[in-house]
Amino acid sequence: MARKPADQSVSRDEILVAAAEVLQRNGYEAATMKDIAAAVNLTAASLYHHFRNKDTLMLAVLEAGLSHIMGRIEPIAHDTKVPSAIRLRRMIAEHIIGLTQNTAVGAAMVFEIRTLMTFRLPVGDALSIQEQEFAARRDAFFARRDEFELLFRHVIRQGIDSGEFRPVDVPIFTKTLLGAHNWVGVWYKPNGRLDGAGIAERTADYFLAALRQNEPQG
Amino acid sequence: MARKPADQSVSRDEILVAAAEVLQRNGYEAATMKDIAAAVNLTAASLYHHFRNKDTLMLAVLEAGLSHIMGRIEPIAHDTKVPSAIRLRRMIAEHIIGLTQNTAVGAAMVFEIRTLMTFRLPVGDALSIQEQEFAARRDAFFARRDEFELLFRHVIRQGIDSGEFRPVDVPIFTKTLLGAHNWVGVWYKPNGRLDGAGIAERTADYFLAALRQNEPQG
DNA sequence: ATTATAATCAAATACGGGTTTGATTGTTCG
DNA sequence: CGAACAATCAAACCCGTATTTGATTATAAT
Repeated sequence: MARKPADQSVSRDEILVAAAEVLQRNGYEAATMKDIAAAVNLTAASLYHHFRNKDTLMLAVLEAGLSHIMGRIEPIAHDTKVPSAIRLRRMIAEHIIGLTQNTAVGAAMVFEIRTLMTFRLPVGDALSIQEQEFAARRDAFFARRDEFELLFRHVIRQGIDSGEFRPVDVPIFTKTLLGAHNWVGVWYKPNGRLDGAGIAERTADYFLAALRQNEPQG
Repeated sequence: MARKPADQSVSRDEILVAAAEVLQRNGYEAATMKDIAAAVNLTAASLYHHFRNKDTLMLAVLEAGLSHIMGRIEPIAHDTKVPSAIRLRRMIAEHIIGLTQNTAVGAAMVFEIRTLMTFRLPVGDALSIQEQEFAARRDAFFARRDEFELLFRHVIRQGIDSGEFRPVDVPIFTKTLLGAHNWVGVWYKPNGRLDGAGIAERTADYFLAALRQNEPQG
């Protein structure tokens, strides 16, 4: 039925990896299908065999990136036998190290999100089937992104309830935390003073300090 | 020599404001000169009377935004009679409130920065005069942006030196702080549960808690 | 008034890039 | 083998958009 990937043929995943890199370098609009295709030794036309269009391709990049990081953080978040402080520290480390290891996806998650957010679906006219599918996938992506945020919220909430953490405004604290993380994906450069682990360690230190109960002073 | 702005004529500043809004809605590449022009009841061609080209226009938007926020934060940072903790709290508030008051510029400062960063100046060929000017302005913008970050670094450094704050990795702490701020410009929506002041208050609370000296416990 | 220039627009230009089409080649399965 | 389909490309299509050009009008300075 289907042919097995031969020497010359390029897998969907390879395209996604290459596309993420091109997106990081250029941004969505500036990244041409030709650029992305060239990164895997294809022509632009060939990409349309794998993806319906450019939008779908970018969405697939974001989906893959989110799935990957979710897969790594979800187990940590759900390991409720571990104290919240330790879980949170591990989640922070995993997230930041993940972002620094794959800066392409890290930057895409920050910058290209807006391309999705501001997506101009034709208003007034009825949506074509393709457009409906795309809108649904986009919505699903954002839902999954909310779930990701909830992982952090829950751990913080649990820490507060258990008395490990002082009470904070959980939504705001979480957005503060994730904003700091995302920004790492923007400024991080390999060969800097610190590697991902070093940045993660310090970041976790600061946020856990912010959550620490105020011991009676004296 | 020059005519006074008449009823019909549009000022450079009005264009910048409108452009910021269009940029926020659509992003740099998706925002057309026609869109921006329409926002001030002009044609695309007329914009070229005010700005050399699209790149220059966007850079001017960012410059104006950065100048505005710098102007508000610099005096606070330099008021060294005030304790570092209070100064930092005020700077955080000013920054976040500023971002929430002008979400257009706030989002542009996050998203369009990359457009500048990844700017493809023709390599190999000699740069034209225009390109040289643009490159210089872009560099100046980033330098000014570094200065902005330094305002925060210095206050934190001073707080550590004076013993108000515990020792932290100042560059990382600052990037963490500013990342959280920038992210506010992305997720903030008017009519949410909290206004800018509420978000600012909580954010400052968390970061100052992270800087608090650990009192001997017990 | 006359001149210079600020501010504007309509129309033309130039060109890049997303997408489609149609053909070709190989592979797998029955 | 032969049918079906996966994977690819060259070439064409189409359209949008940044930018230029040339003309027009209003204002300010002399």
